[in-house]
Amino acid sequence: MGRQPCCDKVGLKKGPWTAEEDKKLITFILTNGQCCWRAVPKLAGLLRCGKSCRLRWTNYLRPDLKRGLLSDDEEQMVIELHSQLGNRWSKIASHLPGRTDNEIKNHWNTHIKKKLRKMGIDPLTHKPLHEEPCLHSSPKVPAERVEGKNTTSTSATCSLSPSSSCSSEKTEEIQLPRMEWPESAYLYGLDDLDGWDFTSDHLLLDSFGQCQRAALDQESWKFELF
DNA sequence: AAACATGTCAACCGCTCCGAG
DNA sequence: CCTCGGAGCGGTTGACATGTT
Repeated sequence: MGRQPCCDKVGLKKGPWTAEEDKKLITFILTNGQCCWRAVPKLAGLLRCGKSCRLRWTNYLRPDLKRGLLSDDEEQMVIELHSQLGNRWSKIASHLPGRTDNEIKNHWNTHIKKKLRKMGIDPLTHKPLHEEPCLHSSPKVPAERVEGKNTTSTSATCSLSPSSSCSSEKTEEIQLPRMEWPESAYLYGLDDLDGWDFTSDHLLLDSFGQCQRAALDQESWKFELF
């Protein structure tokens, strides 16, 4: 029967978002919260499809996003998580507050892959690229080791740190810091927006312990709205 | 300075997942 | 159960930026 497209594309705008569109979307979401994405463009007065709006919001406009390159720690965590989860970018992103799946995916493809290859590590398997006997070999990540099934497993991880380029230590379970997504108001429907104080640091810093000032400065126009 | 190559990343496409009926 | 439709995810594209010749 064929699925209907997420939206009828007739008359819908594509391509880069303008500042005006961003403003409309931010204003709408901050006023009404994230409801049915399909309805958002219409209600917000945007000639975009709902998917596009959701993507723009989650990947770029959300106030809690960090911008800029991933830190070494974040990169390390991405590698470890990738060795466990594979290309499950959204799962990986959920361990890195302020980072989006898209951002991590891009960073993986453009930076980390190269680094690992340079180090002779296959970014897909996290095993050495060549067959030379290597202390750093890691057991292949079983396909079924996806979320909920990765509780106990042996796993070796490769590190980008200079001292330990590749660790083959058997680990009972990779111990990652419990870093859940912050319980930001927007995740719960922005019902209480009036109470938000976007101009102060407390929201961002309290939630994540991460400094968001750079982002605020970079895109100050965005936050003038708040 | 111009032309070309390479890198980066925002955004799109199409698929799967999942909840409602 | 099954079907339908919306949301979300991952792969890919393409425009722009930056580096190299």
